[in-house]
Amino acid sequence: MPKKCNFIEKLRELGLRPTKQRLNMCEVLFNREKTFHFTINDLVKMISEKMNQKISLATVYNTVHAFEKKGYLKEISIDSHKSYFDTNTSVHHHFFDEETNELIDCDENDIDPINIKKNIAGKKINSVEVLIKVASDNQNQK
Amino acid sequence: MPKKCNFIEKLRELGLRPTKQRLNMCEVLFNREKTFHFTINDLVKMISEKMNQKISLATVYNTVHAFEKKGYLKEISIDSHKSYFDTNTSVHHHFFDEETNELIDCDENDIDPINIKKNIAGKKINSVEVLIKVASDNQNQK
DNA sequence: AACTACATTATAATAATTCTAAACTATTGA
DNA sequence: TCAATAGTTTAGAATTATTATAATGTAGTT
Repeated sequence: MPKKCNFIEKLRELGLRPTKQRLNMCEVLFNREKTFHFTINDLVKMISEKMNQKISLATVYNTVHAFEKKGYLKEISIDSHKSYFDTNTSVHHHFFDEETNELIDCDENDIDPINIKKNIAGKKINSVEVLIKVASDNQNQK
Repeated sequence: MPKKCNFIEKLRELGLRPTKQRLNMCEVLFNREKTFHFTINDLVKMISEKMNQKISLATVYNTVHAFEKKGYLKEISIDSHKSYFDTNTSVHHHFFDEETNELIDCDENDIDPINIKKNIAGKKINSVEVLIKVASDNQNQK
């Protein structure tokens, strides 16, 4: 979703009614310069603490999944216990810092295009995603 | 773990006692030609149905995690609801069929080496994994 | 054989997510 | 403007996946 846009219009385009709760979520998620990575819990906390608005956990689940289905959020799964959502829905890759649990976007220049040489008969490729796990390089400490 | 090997020895090398339950799990997991992808539930079913052996769910969780920790199994996370374990612990990539929920190994020749041009200061790369999601190519149906 | 440390088990506890159904609200159209 | 209605929110219950517990069992050692 474009920055500073009219979220009411955007939600209507998605076929979602612009309720107070959804507008609060849009404000937190899409009204920012950079890509944002978050968990459901992060989002509930931000809305209740930073925005000082009451929202039910079920609504956050519902709305995040609605946004995901409509293509405005993408899920990035790290392992069975760590799953993030990403406001950047373009094809892009990630670094994941295993120590800080931080997910970082790769930009286009960080990684050469992925060249897949094999086709699976009768199948088309829906997505190609690279996850680069990193940690402190203690060898290079001075 | 090598095929047809002495699982008793292998388990001892890992510092794990060769119990009946662990040997059954080794038999199912490692005594086969090809890489095997499975969920915890798959494994419980295979042991109880195919091997006709009783095993508790907790033991399967414990042992899978022990094998994973020792580097004999690798977790492959598809999304927050789909997590597989892989008996192929080498660095390799995967196709995932979103219709059949089947995970398929890429072999070395299926994909060109991934070239990462950006370093994150003070961090070293622990792993690089590519996940290629595929589905039926209905455009090409005749 | 007996001791000890590790394993297994059923079950309970916890955590994450989804479901339910009642109350609420945005939209529509008379 | 004001129902009617269809979609939304909510608290709490239900479900699912995973981990913890503590009693019992077993492998390895002496």
